[in-house]
Amino acid sequence: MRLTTKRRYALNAVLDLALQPRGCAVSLKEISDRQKIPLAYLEKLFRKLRQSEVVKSVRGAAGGYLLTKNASELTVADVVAAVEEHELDRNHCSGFCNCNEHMPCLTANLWKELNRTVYDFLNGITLEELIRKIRHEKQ
Amino acid sequence: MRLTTKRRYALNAVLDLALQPRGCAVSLKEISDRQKIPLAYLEKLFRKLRQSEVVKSVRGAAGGYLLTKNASELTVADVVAAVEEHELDRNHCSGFCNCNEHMPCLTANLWKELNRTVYDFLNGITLEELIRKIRHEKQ
DNA sequence: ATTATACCAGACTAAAATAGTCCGATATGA
DNA sequence: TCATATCGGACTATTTTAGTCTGGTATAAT
Repeated sequence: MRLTTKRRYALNAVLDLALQPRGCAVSLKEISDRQKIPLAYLEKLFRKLRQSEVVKSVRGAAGGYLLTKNASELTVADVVAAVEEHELDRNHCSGFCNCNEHMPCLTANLWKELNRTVYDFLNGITLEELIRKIRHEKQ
Repeated sequence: MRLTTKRRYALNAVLDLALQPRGCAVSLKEISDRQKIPLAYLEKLFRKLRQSEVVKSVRGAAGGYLLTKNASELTVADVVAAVEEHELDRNHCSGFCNCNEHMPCLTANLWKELNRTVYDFLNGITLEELIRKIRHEKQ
């Protein structure tokens, strides 16, 4: 799984949000400035993050975004999956896996396991852990 | 990591090769027919597989390809890495990771660990194991 | 020798995924 | 009522992936 700018943006933006004092909504303008992410693109990403209930929004002036849960209850997998265009696991074999009498369909199964491994890895890391790292490194 | 057709083709083709009796070279034409992979594309893939010393070639009529090692000494990671256009781990942070005073560069580090995990997974599976699965499923 | 078969190399094109923009809404605090 | 935000979707640009095309070289068989 590549670290695309989309994933990096999403993670950095959500972490930026998580780093701000809880309770008050953070505007995308702020995040855009701090993280150097194009505002329009950030809006697109946060639409998905909201639909996946990683964040919730406050509309209107002084509006912005808030995490829906504690940083300890959100994982990297939540954030990454939210901004994914296609579902994370689209390696299903539906006639396209070249299975035939000489070669049963096993690459698809292999990748299913691989994706499980990747998911477990990303789901094992909470935003809180990352925040701790950030605070630690800043000293 | 997505299961692209390139990776699936490469794996299926090498497995097809590994399934043929050892010693005699297997032509891409045969593999192309059995696995339903465009011959020209297969040639392109096998060029890389040869450069990475996963296979070796025998030129001329009655020529073809052979595995360089035993199926037990080759892993899925070897095959996948061979056909990769860019190196598997290109998630390095060279000014593009948005690190700043509010956000040290940790997504890149995170992905480095993730890639390690992915590599370990793929490197833990030998072609021999896959072949065993194939033979087992055919019964 | 000649021919058919196969590998070999690189440039080229096509399609798909990613990255990002643009425009015009709607909501709301000041 | 205005400035500041979120919203939604269509649009474009760029990059990656997928695959083709052309022409070459090696070699076993005829």
